[in-house]
Amino acid sequence: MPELPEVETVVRDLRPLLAGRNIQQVIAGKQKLRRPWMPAWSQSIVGGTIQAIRRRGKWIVFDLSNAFPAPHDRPALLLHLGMTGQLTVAETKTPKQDHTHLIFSLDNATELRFRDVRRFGSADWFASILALDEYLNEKLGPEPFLMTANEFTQSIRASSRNLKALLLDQALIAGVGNIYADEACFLSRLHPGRLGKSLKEADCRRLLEAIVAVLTRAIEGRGSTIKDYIGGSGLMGTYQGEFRAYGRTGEPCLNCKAPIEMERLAGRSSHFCPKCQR
DNA sequence: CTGTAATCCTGCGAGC
DNA sequence: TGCTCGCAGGATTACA
Repeated sequence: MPELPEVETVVRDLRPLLAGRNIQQVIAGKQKLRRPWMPAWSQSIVGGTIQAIRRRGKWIVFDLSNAFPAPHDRPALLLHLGMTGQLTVAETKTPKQDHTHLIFSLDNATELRFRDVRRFGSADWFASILALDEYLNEKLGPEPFLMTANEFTQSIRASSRNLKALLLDQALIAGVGNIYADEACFLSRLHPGRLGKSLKEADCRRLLEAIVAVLTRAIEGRGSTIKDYIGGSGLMGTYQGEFRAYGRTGEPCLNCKAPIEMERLAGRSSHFCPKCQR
C-alpha cells in the first residue's frame, strides 16, 4: 500500500502527536507481523520517550530516548507498513479495530496503534540508531529528492532490466512503488518495459524529474487511498483522483485519448499509454 | 546478471 | 445466494 508519499504523510501526521511522548506499555496481539518480533524488546522501550519520527524510503524510524546513557547512540524502532499497514494515534478509550496487532500506550491517555490486515508490515527494535542507519543505507538507494541526475542516470543506463523493475528496486532509488513508478513513466513518456540501457541521458533526467514531480504532488495530496491507506491522523489520501496511468486500464489517455494498457512487468501490473510512452 | 514465481496474509469483486 | 479465482500501495527468497 504505502509508498513514499503515504509514509511521509504518516510520519508528518505522527510527529506532533508522538514527539516527546513517554511510552508506558507495549501490547502485542497474538498474531505476528511479517517479521517475527519478540516481545522481549517491548520491555526495553517502556519508560522511554519518542524523540523523533522520521522516514527513510518506505521505512519509518522512531528515535527513542536512551535508557542507558551513552552520549552518541540511542535505541530506535523500525517500522514498515507493508501493503495494508496503518499507524494512528487514538484515545485509549476508543474501541480497537480488528487487525490491530501492536499498541504503544502513551502518557497522555492516547496510544499508537499498528493495524495491518494482511500482516506484511513489520516492527523491529534496534539497540543502536547508528547500526540501524547503517543497515538502512546499505539496503536502500538514495532518497528521490536528494538523488542527483548523474547518479540516477548512471544506475539506469548500466542496467539491462526494464524501467519498471529499476524503479521498484529500493536499492536503486528508495520509496517508489507500483503506483508512482507507473505515474512517473507516464509523465516522462517512457514505456515501463524499456530497458535501462536503452535510455538517453536526457530520458533519465526527465524520468527523475517526473519521479520528483509525482512524489511532490502526491505528498501535497496526502498520498493515495485505493482501499486501506489512511494517514497518521486517520485521513484518507486524495492523490488517487489524479492518477494518469495507474488503474486506468481501458480508459482514454489524458494526452492522446488512446486506451491505457496494462501489462505485467517485474511481476506487477503496469499501466501505460501505448502511444505516448515509448 | 536477468527474469519469473512463490511466499508471507486477508478481503473483495468478478464470474459462474 | 454461494462458490472459486485472481488480484491488491511490498519485500525477500529460490530457481531457471
